[in-house]
Amino acid sequence: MGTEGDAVTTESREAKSTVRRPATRTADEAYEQLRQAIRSGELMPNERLIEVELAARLQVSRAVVRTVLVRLGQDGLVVLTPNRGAHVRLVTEAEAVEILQVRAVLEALAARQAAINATAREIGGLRRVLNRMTQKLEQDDLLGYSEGNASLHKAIIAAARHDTAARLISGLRAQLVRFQYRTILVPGRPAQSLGEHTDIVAAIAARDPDAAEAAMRRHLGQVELTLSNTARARSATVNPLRPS
Amino acid sequence: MGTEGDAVTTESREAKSTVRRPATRTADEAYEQLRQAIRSGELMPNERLIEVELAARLQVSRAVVRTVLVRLGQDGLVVLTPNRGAHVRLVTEAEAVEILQVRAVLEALAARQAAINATAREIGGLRRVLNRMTQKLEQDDLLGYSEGNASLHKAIIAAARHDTAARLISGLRAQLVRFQYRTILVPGRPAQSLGEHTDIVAAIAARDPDAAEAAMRRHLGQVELTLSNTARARSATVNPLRPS
DNA sequence: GTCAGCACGATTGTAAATAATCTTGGAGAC
DNA sequence: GTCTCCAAGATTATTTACAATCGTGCTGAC
Repeated sequence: MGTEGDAVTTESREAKSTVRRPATRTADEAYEQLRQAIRSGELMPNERLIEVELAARLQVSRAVVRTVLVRLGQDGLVVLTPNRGAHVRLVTEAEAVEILQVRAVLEALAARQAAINATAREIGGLRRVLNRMTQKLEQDDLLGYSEGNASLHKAIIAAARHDTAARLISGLRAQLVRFQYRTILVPGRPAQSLGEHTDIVAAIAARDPDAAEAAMRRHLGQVELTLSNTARARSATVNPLRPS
Repeated sequence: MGTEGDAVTTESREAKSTVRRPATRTADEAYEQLRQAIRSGELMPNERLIEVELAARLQVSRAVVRTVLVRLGQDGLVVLTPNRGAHVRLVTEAEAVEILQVRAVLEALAARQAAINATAREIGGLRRVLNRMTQKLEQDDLLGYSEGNASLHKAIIAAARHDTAARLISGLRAQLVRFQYRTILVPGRPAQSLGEHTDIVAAIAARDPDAAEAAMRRHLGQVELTLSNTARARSATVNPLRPS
């Protein structure tokens, strides 16, 4: 599964000295590393993040850990409670729906821009990813399909050339880890999903911004709907105090 | 001009002890204060932010200043360059257009949600603000109109009950200080703007989500267009190496 | 047996000191 | 005169130590 996170903030001043960057490098690395750990689910929601432990784990000083936590707090991945430290933020299902709604309009914007700005080469790339997804689905490889899904969205955003949207989307995606594989497991959903993606790519390839935007909205609207439904189903089976 | 910023991050743990909160309070206050200083234009773009100066100005320790800068860096208001400190971020006109595009789709989402979720009381409030804007415009009070404009957008977002969108919009708005009053100065623009706002409020009052979303998009689309035009006009008069 | 109060360990928050880095200005070579 | 090199000042980065706070488990009164 591709990385997908962005460092962005500290205005990556890399590339120059090919060999050493003792301090700054590690700070950004630590940020990426921790962010990734949260995204991958390695650090569970509500898990307490103790500064000295993280310092040991990431091989950096406590001060660095502190600024990393502040950054992650600022983009909503952890919550910092005064005098009581940092916890991995648990996003509720209601919040997940909100986030998906925002992602929907942002990625729709990205799709629109992609239809305008994508190079022929990039469109070829989109088609290739789509083909791969089709194959994976035929092989009932849901995990592979899911990875293709992520790649496709990523490629569309890259083709859009819209840094602002890209940055925000990346931030939102990170918060949805917990729900990552939920919709794809709904019977019939993968086939439907593939169709939606096909529409999106077709619209971009046809250089039709309106259609691309609409297709992307339709797609993420379906995801939202599916998610709400599974959420409802869950609460219906879990909430009622289990009969003795 | 109303505040409009959100603290959000440190999970405001206020309300309890009515009198003192020596530490944490000041940290968040400092963040808000500096943020406000940037938003208000008091701190100019590209201005260098020296830690000890800010520490003196905000009456906090240098360590606090540091975390405040990290937070502001994370939400794109300042850029932090390793070993060279923090500067107020200058957003170019191209970036401003990007930001406006994103704001457009997000506020359109907010308008949609407002059409669904607004209380009767809130709709009354929207109407009242709109009336005030009309009056200000009749009096050629552009500044007053501009304030009303901000209030209206804020009220719509509040009525939408969509924390995720609200948070992101607030972050984006903060970056557009430099362009705040540019469009409203274009001849004929204020009257046009008022009409657009009227449409938005009407759609929300009619509880028509699609219309509300469309109206808001139309509105911010116009703002974007106007901004691009003034940008082009400017570069046409400024760029060409001035004739000797 | 339960609960208030308290002391201890663990953790976070703040401050100060030191190290590293950048910027600036000038001295000297050519 | 201009350029390179170097040193001093300014600023940021990191470490360290210390203070404040929270959570927990124990003691003892009722």
